[in-house]
Amino acid sequence: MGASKTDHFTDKQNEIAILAKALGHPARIAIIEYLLKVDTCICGDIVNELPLAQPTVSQHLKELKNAGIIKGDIEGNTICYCIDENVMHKLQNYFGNVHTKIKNRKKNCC
Amino acid sequence: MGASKTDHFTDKQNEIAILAKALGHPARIAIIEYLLKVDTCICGDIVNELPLAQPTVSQHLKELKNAGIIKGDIEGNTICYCIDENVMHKLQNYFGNVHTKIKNRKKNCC
DNA sequence: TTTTCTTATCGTAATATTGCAATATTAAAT
DNA sequence: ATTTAATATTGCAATATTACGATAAGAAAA
Repeated sequence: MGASKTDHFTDKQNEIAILAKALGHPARIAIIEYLLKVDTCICGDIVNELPLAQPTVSQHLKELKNAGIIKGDIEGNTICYCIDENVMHKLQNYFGNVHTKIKNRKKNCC
Repeated sequence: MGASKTDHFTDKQNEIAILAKALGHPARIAIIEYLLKVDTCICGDIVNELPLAQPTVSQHLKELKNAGIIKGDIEGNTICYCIDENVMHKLQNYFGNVHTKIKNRKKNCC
């Protein structure tokens, strides 16, 4: 097939999976890290920072936006992108929760 | 193409992307959550817990294992799978770091 | 040893992703 | 109005992913 059976899983599971999937590419991680580095939202020079052609970068930005990881507003002939704080908090919490539960696991075998 | 240009990004970026990608499917999130729920490593009944055929589940387990998210040991005719604590800690730290940096962002615009 | 039970692998079809050239769009600058 | 400068979209080729039926492999039980 190639398509996920999203309707068989919980909303929360799908939500985390969508976020993780969007971050599942080094170019998109690099975009996030660049946004952190410049410490602002204005980022018209993101294409020059990545070893990818402009349409490819644009596509990655679109995927990050679709997943809700970055927000973008039109501002003249440049776009203002920035990371959604809530999403990152959500991911931190989720994996923190998983980590804590594993640490407190009763029966270990591996 | 279809293949990522992994060699153009840093090891750290690729590492996080590989982990995120492996978690980028609701079935694999469901597997992680099931492993947490049973609070142990032995998990021979994972197929019955998921709305997917046995070969599909096996394939998802393999991907989680390849990414280093779960570890598995053969134990008779069943497999003993469990979540790697370090990986979850790594993800928590990574997203926690991103979140903190965004919170302390000087110039906000979105 | 044959059956049974469980997980892995193979093969394959349907769909998704990745990447980029070409082109479109949009708004500021001239 | 035309040029310029930036991002978005389209179209397409190469590859990856997802899912599952069929089958294999392995060990325990009969």
